[in-house]
Amino acid sequence: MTASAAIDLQLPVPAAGQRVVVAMSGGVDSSVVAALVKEAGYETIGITLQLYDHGAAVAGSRTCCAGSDIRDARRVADRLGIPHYVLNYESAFRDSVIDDFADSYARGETPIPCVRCNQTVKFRDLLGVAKDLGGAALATGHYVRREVGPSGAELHRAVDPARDQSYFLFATTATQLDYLRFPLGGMEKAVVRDHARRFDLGVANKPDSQDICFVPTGDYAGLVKRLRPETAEPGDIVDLRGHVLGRHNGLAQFTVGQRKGIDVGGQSAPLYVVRLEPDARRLIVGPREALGVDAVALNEVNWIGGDLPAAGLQVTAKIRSMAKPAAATFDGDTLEFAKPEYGVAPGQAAVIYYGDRVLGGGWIATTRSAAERLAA
RNA sequence: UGGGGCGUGGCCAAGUGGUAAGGCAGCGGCUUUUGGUGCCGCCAUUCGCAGGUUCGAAUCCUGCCGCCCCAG
Repeated sequence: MTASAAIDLQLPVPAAGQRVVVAMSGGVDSSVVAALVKEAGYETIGITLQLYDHGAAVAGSRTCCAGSDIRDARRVADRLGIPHYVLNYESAFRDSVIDDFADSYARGETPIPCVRCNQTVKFRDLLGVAKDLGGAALATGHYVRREVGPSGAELHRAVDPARDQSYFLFATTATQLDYLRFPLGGMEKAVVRDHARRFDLGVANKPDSQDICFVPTGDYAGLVKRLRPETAEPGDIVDLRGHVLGRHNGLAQFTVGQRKGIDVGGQSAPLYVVRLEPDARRLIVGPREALGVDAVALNEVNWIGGDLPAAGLQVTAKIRSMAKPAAATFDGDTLEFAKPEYGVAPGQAAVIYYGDRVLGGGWIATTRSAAERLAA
């Protein structure tokens, strides 16, 4: 493609004089967004949030929003010649994201910190700052599309299905969406890196971030156990009939659907985590068939697809980021799958689509077992 | 201490003379802006111990050790 083609920020022209704030994490994606916004002629301001501090020890790790990433963001801003502010949001991040993460595990659920972060620190706090700075919009590097429909801004999946991040943005409200812009939603990742090279950004070949950003070592269970000691309490590993098969060293390291780490051998087939019982400190395990779930009840539903359905709307839904949307019906509270879904954990999100459009979603509060239903 | 059975990698378990299946667990990698799943790879020079027979034994023989069951 002709990389110089100006991006459509869906803002009033002319660009000159319009101020646009860009959330810069220090990675390739948001760096390219800043460059494209600047190139399009907007008065561009970069903001990077310092969310936690690992110190120099983890410099170069594939994370975001810590020391070395902040320096990367600063370098990109300098190269582009745009103002760049670093705001310390460690406290807010700890309260809104990390504590919620630990609490969720303590309840025997499985949290998604990335969604909580988008909901709070990014689209509430940072978005507010952008408005205070007089920004006409806040642009981010998320791979998701914002389309303006007959009744306002809509959220759609990214054109590159392998990069689509709509799952993590289901909680975005209509008001937030009105102000947000996602310039990369229509691009392939390779094109984004081409842009990075074209702008001669030092981060052009920086690896994609992955894993939980505030747990660079990958030992999230260790963090949870430190923050909520009860999650480190040992307990019984029990099968579906109540037989004790072994002991575990803390529920923090398990999630529904998990196979690895149960450490119970001698079986004819693998065992999976079917349920967590934090009060009894019990880990309930069973065969893969026991994992089938045919319905989930949601709470904190966010709906950006018009009127919230009161009954049986035909939709598709995902209960994890990298899954193909599955046929389901939604009545505004309960999502019923046409075929059982496996590894559905309370605390995870169920995101609801109509074609490529995100209609909304919610947090999985409870699940209904397909197997038990058949047996009943 | 009469009768019977068994002892193969962390667990379960094939293999009864021809040079150690498989599953589970574990480990490593790939995939992934959550946790997981999945896929690929690795994982007993050795078969309770000690002798013996044989060209050759985990497989046959002898002894010992350790479990389990039955025993009015």
